[in-house]
Amino acid sequence: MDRAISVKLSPALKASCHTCSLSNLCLPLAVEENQLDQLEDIVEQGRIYDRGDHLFDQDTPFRSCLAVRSGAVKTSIITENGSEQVTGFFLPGELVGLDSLSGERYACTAKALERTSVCKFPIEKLEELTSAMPELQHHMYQLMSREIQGSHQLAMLLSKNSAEERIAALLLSLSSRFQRRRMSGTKFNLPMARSDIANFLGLAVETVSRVFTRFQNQGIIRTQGREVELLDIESLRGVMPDFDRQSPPSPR
Amino acid sequence: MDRAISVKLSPALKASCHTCSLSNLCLPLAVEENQLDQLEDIVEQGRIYDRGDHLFDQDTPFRSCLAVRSGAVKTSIITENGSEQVTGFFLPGELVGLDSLSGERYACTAKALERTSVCKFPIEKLEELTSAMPELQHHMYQLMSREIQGSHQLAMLLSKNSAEERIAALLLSLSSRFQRRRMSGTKFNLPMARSDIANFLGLAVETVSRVFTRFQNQGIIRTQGREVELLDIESLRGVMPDFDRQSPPSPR
DNA sequence: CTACAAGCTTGATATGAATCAATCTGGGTA
DNA sequence: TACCCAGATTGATTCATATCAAGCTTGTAG
Repeated sequence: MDRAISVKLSPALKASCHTCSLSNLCLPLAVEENQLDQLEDIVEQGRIYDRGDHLFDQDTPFRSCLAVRSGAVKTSIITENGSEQVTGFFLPGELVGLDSLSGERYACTAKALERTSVCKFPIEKLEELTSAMPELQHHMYQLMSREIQGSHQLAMLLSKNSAEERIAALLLSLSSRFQRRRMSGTKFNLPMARSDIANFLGLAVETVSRVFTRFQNQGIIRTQGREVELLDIESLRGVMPDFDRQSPPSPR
Repeated sequence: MDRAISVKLSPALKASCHTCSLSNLCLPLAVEENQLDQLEDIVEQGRIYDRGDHLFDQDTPFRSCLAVRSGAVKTSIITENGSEQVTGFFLPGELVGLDSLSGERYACTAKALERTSVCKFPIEKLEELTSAMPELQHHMYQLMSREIQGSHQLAMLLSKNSAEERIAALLLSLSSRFQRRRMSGTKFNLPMARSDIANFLGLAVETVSRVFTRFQNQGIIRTQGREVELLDIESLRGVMPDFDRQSPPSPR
């Protein structure tokens, strides 16, 4: 799959965590400068995926966790009868595949929502490295634990909150995650379709659409297709009084 | 908190993983016989909790993960405005607190549903040990990953399935978990109140009650208070066509 | 430039489960 | 023993959101 055409090309395939702009969000976060080489040694530069491409498929052999470098990814589970549940959206610096560490096969399918590049961390090598680097192990525990918390928040959202509250929570989560990535937290493009939002939040597409227009009429947001502007973040927080500012509904 | 009355008593406080009947479900599962001593060295025997006692409270300093020895535990998150979301039920051999590894404080409250005893794994020591024992580290990753998957299954259940389907899924999950513990998978006592079930599954208590009686009228189950007998497991699976036999909605 | 399809919005109606309101039951206790 | 109270059940009504059914927009391939 990777174009390992010649030995000469292979250095280009290696990612440089040293120079990566995401090093304060991604795994390097937990690694000392002088140990960063060890992390670089195990990272594989993944290919570029176009919108709609699958990064990996549910039930195929589990090889690597992926860190999003650029673009955006959605993960979803598909059941026997074909119904889909979107389980998360991932932005640059976030690690995809933590739910698959328990088996031989991927527990979900990961799909690029836009043109996306990734870094791959082969699981055996990653486990070896975390054994050797307690800090990194600790960080992995943290990431996984946060993903559990995120799922619990999502479950809470799904079982206790109205359509408006769920959508407000999602917008706020995206907002803070974009902001942490030094992008605007008030004006951004939704990487996902309305139907993905609906599926993720357990709503019908029509409901999502209606809530968006309702928010727009109330002057809380402005939307134009996938472009969103949060005009009144406080009102948005007001819609969703329970929203824990620290824990977005999907993993960071 | 622990009654460390005299030096003489302290050996009694130490758990013996060697002789524990849950060793094939709990952490010892991942540890070689000859290394079990190292695990025993870090385990603390917890006290006995009565029904309703808190094993730990949300936002208090995070010290240990707890393995249920006997009894049953429910975990829940409580938001500022006081609303509760039950996030899981834990049976003997299951590890409570994995969602709290990411912070200084417990992310949820754990409450004994009946008379319960536990083993405590202090987190610093556990991390040290998993660094030293790749097998154990691997197992921790597995457990956490499964908990993520479980949460995703729960989210799916909440967003896609009807009240009947959710309850069927819970009963089937409990059934298979009891069975793995060598108890009857067809006749057991629900450790939790109807209101806990309702909260966990995002339903009103009344709805839970109604579904139970409907199932009973259909001859699928028989209930008497908290006692449940699954009379027709196949029908129960039929109610819930999507139910993944391998992954119960709450962590194992 | 046009046309088509996919995605999005809007409106009308149906419905599953919440809510409100009693009543019942059983286990613990005075 | 009888009482009490929390938990559980049952019934009547309401409501938020799904579903069904058109239109509308937009990006893109020809």
